[in-house]
Amino acid sequence: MSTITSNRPQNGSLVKAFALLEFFSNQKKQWGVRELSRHIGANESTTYRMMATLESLDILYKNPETEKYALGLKLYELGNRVDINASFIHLTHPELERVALEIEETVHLGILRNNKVLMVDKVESSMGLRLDSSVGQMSPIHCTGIGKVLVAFGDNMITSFLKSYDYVRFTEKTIINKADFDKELRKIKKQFYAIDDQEFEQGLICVAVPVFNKKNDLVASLSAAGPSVRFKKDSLLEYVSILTKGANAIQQNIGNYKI
Amino acid sequence: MSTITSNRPQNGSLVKAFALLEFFSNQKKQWGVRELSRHIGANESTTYRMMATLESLDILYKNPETEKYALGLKLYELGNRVDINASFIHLTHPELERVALEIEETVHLGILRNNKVLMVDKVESSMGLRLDSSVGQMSPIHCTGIGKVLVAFGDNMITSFLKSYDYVRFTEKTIINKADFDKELRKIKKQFYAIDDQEFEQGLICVAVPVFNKKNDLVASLSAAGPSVRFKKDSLLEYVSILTKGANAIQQNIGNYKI
DNA sequence: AATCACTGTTTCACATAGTGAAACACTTAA
DNA sequence: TTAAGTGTTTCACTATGTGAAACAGTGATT
Repeated sequence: MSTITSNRPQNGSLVKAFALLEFFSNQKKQWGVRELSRHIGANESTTYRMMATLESLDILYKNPETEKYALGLKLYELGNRVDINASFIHLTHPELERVALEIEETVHLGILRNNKVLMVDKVESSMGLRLDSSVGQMSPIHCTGIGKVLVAFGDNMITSFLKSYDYVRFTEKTIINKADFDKELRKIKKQFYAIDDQEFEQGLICVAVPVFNKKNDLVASLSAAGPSVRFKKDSLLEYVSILTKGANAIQQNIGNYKI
Repeated sequence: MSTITSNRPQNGSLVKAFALLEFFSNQKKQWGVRELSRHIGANESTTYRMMATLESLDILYKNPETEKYALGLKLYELGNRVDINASFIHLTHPELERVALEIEETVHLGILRNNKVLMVDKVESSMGLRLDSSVGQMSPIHCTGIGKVLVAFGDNMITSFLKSYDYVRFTEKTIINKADFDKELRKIKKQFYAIDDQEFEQGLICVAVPVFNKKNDLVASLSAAGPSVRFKKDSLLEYVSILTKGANAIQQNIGNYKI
């Protein structure tokens, strides 16, 4: 019933197959052939043939006991080989440029990966005194603006991942225990931005806001960072509003992607 | 040229499309339509239509500058929603059962996830004095048999992930610096198994061996763990040979999966 | 035992949907 | 200008996927 507004050639079977896979991805339960064909409003024998094919490719997994289907390992394998930066950055980069132009500080986009913050994109400040951080770098969670935002607005599970020995002291200001960190997270959730005031590196301040997709899943965090000599209390809130504007623009560009 | 030996109904376009995606996943470079169609020996206009469809679904990503294709974000999204345990464990579990029966200790299967060891399956020892660990639990890398095996036989990159503050001391025997750990890894690579002799928990010994897939990618580590009072020097080597036999059997079952 | 309400699977006549050689419209380099 | 490379579109053809219906099981309920 849904119409794709596009003049490009379309391979119908492929569209159907991926619609089926996406249906599976939005469901935690395992489905049988008939049951599923009714739910997605497709012919049962077509659905059966599609699923049989996908199963033989290990894209779908057929539970040997229940004979019901779930997403298969091959899909996991393929998904793991996607170079996220290749496809994600071009959706976000222009907005980073815009924000950097307005704030005149180095702007970062970071995500959570391997229990660390992974910087996926940045735009350097044009000013002389620059922060040298590079894309692909892993940073700790508990003492960076991006890290704190990602934990504050992410799944609750993530907090429990942080063990006591993860709270490494980097500077005098680093938060080094769960109680203080939880308090900080509550504050961040209220004010909708996080500040790292020299908690990771002396003389380095950073403001970060959450970036959501259109489904309101947290996907990344956008931050501006610079030397403490330039960051003043009153400009901070201005930065937050610019970053938030940028995060909203990114939200429009990335659609429903969940990184 | 490859023939699928199966009597189940097959949807040809689907098979072709996933062959194309798999081709992409084995290549780091980005491909153009014609270039690619030649490489996979398919008709160019068919390939074009397929890629156009996959791109509109965001399964493929078209680099706006070069107009070449790579795997897209939607595939990443789908891959992330696969419940690995559902499809992986049933391939490995029977072998764990077999090994546990022979060794009479708790047997674990673990993978690397979020810079920690994630236990994906276990079979409990039938003996009275048991080790209570559960599937889904995250354990540190540097002081567990499974962790050490996974790092020793995995990508070199992984070693560099471990920062100085990751070497947390758990017992007197825990290895707490990179130099000693690197030495340990070299030893493990030579002997093809790792021992954790009370490095994580006092009184707990564990032997682990690598599990490879048919392509010889490291996919997991198989271990037997028990109280130090039961683990003796001469039985250790016997355990190693039983575990290795088990790992080989798993290798046959899991085919080319790369977890 | 017999009916019912479900499954997954197979069949087969039919026409739709995917195919591929060739032409087209570009860009870049010689 | 020519040549060699792109990506894209066209269109006649038939192979390919379709779907209603039948088949073959299973497990409850009567």
